[in-house]
Amino acid sequence: MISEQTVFRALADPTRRAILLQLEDRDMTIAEVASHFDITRAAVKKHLVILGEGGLVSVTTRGRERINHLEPDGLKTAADWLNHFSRFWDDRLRDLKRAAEKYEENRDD
Amino acid sequence: MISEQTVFRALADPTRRAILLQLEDRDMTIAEVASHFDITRAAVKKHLVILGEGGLVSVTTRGRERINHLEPDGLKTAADWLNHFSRFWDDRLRDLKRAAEKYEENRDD
DNA sequence: AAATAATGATACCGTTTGGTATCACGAAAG
DNA sequence: CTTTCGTGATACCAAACGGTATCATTATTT
Repeated sequence: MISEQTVFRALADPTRRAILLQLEDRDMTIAEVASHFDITRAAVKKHLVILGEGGLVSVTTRGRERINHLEPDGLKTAADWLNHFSRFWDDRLRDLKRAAEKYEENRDD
Repeated sequence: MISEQTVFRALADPTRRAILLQLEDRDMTIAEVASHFDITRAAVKKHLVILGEGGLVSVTTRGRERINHLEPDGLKTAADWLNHFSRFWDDRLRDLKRAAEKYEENRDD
């Protein structure tokens, strides 16, 4: 199951977040992903497993290759949790907008 | 400094995310926060330090008490990173909307 | 001034984490 | 069929993590 926890856990590591950005451009085999980092293929594999547990990456087999795809659903899970707080910065934006309008009304040009 | 890493690191623990939800309702002392969890005050303090490093919580001193406040700026940092992918689910939403409109156009009522 | 209440600081402990090295396995190419 | 290429799996290691226990510090209360 894809819990909120597995998603945030997956996002906690900088290498894993970088992998997600890589997979945004195109699907990649494990070796391809690993070529962008200075760690072993085995380490990358582990990261991909954790990303998979978070529902952030899916895998399809093609011959002896394993193609990794970005899976945005999990990302949405985390985004939803964070956007639960969005009223804070949205409010500030709205206040700023209102202040700017007030300024436009009252300035003497 | 508040790096992307310190934010995601702070969000990776379920207790810390729960603390953020608590502080959304009202500001709290450390003891108050701790009263909602089954761990020691010292453990809660550690979590609050990590949340502080992520810029998610700020502290003001009032006498011998330390009031902890939710600080949404750090949350926005994480939200921004995630919303960088939002075109994926936004696209899907837009496609769904378009499909619904097409259905409205062509159905014979 | 003494007692108490809220917090800070440190040392310590078991588990998890991110990493490597190594070997086993299935698919494809010669 | 043998080789080799991409991968899976396991054991192992140092460091980080989440937690407790304990003691020091500071502010209030009586």
